[in-house]
Amino acid sequence: MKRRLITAALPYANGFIHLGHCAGAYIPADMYARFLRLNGEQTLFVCGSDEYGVAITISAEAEGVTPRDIIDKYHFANSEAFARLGISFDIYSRTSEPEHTRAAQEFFLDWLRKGLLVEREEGQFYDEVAKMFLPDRYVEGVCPNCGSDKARGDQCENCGAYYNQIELKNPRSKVSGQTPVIRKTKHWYFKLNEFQEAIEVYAESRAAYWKDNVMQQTRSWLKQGLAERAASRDLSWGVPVPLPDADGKVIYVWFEAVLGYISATKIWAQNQGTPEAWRDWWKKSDDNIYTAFLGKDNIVFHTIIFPIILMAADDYVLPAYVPANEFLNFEGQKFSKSRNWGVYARDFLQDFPEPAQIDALRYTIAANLPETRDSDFSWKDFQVKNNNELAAVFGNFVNRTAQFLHKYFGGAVPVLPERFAKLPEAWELLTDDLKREPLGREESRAKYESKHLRYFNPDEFAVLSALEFGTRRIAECYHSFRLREALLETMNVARAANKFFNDAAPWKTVKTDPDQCAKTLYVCAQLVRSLAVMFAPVTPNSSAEALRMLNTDSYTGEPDAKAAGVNRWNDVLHPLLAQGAMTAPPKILFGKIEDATVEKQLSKMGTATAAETVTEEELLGIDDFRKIQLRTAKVIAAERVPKSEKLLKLRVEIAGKERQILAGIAKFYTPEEMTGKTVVVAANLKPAKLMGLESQGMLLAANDDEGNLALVTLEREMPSGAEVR
RNA sequence: GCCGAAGUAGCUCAGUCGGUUAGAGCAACGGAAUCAUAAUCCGUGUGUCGGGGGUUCAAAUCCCUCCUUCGGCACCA
Repeated sequence: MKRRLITAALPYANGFIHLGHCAGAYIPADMYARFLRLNGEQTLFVCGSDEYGVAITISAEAEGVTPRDIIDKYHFANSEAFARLGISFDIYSRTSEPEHTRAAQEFFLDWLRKGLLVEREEGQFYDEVAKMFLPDRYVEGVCPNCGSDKARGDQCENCGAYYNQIELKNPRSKVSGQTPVIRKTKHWYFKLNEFQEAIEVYAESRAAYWKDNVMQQTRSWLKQGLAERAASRDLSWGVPVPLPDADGKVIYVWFEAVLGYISATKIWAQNQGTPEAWRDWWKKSDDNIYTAFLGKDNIVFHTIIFPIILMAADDYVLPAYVPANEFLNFEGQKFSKSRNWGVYARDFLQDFPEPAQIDALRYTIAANLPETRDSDFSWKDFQVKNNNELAAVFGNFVNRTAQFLHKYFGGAVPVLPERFAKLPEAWELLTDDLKREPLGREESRAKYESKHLRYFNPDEFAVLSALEFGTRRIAECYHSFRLREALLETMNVARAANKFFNDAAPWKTVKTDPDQCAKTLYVCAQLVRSLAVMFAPVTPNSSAEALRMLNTDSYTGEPDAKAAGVNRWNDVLHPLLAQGAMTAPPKILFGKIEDATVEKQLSKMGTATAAETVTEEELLGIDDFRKIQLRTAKVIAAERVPKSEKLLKLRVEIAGKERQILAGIAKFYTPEEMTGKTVVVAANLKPAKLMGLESQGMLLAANDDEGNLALVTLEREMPSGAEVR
């Protein structure tokens, strides 16, 4: 039996996950995992937090806490969010686990033994006070290129030049403020280049299965050629390099984080009481199929770097499928942390805690998966999808069937009357016949129609063939990672079920032909069960609810060893509910989402309170404030700066003296309307160069979140050069 | 301004290795029905496939050009 290993990109434990992450990797991976488990396939779905790296130490310092505090905060928050979203990991681990350290170190030593690492010494800035080597973002100094004193690390903010850290003039450590010294430091470089050809062969062998965007990014990297890459860093926060002379050195995240998939699997195996079982999943075998879900920012790590690591280690499985998604936008705009544009999972869960609401989110995201290009999440769409699709089509069919059963059949699955007693057998025969027909050719149904009309009327025949063809089509979509289409096809089966209910009109036959009515509802009850299972990968909570209403097996694809081998997906085709079985009183599966709810969420978008980011220690004393000379200035001439979108070059007069100021206001003010205006400028700033022109001051204007801008002007006329305070 | 992506029905999107009357869901409109959360089912699209030009027997699909939008960069002292 095949073993299907699934990983979803490890989220970085330096922030909360948002719906973009969910759409990129976790929801599609979860749908796929649940689908496979419903099929009875052996499936292992692995993920965890990525918890090392410079960014985390920077956050820790900024907040005055330890890195451990940071990763605990985000690991537990994200882990809980995933659980509540119903992401059915077999294990959600973390890279700070000792087992991960062991695993990563083993790999490192193995590379060393195999001669894949080269040791090399180079100079780097060292802070003698803080006693640490300085990563690029911890040093600043004078740019060797343009002389700006705001240059940092390996790049100048002013002129954009890239250079080696040690070329920086007058370097200053951002940790201690002291001047760092240059010290030799040793690192291990991984010879990625030795795998150039092997990766090319591997990638091309997968060309038929990987999406265009995945292949193209991979090829473009390979085209540039793989080079040696440092596999270690001078850092305190990471997996230590396991060598005697390697104090203060950690394995670089490129070569460490992805191993989290493997260490997580090892921990899972230990928890199962079968510590060696991880090999069943990771060792190369014809039965092992590995699929890696991720966002487009992560492609080459999973098609080049990780495969190299796996190849280097011998007999590991390589990713067979890499379904990479594009990005999810929010209300038409890109996610932005600083602008608070986007929806965090935890915020959603706080406002929409109901299981059915979580299902509605999963459904909305699944229906809009950025499979081929960036797509959009909007609250209005969330409402529309919930109200007009989930509630109106799927929910409604479940409800009308349940209501009918309770109104006319005492809440039981109808017992088939004498004349339809053979229905279950006829159902099996019909399903068998339809199975032989290729998909996509509706006319092929016709040849069986007359044969089965002895047992089924045309409406019944139609709905059962919609079920059979739909189930196959959906399975095919899942297997080829067209999840959005899978969902659409699933909803189409629910539509066919509603159509059947309408066409069969049991509310009429209940009076005119009770036998026929019983038969109709018998079919409907079976369809409710089928639909609940078919929707389970997307709406597990509501599916379980519907199955519980039918007092039947409510499994919806969670990890469960006992589930392997039981093909519930296939069972969707069979009438498994027993005649006369009692059902629970109907419950509404999906409530409506009101306009007011949508408006409330919309109004929350983008309302980052700037005040929040001003912390105590940033408060200025009055003396500091006085250092800035604000003066009124009269604009005597203005013109656009050529080739610049935003800059206006202004000639201003301050108390009789002229100077030139560049201002980024061209999108909002024309040179003509600027001329003659009295504005407020910061008059004692160091001159700066913008687009090659000198700016001797800064003009004051108000900015809003959207980037709109309004000049600060005077309420009454004042001479130029007047002090503003 | 540079780089990248994209512009297909009112909306969200599919189709784009050239080939019959360009598709789906939602919305809208008309009808049927009333078991059901006014939920369902049926029917209805003269869409310049962003504009223009070219290649071709044939272009939404290839080439050129222009326009617009969205990212990234530059820039916003």
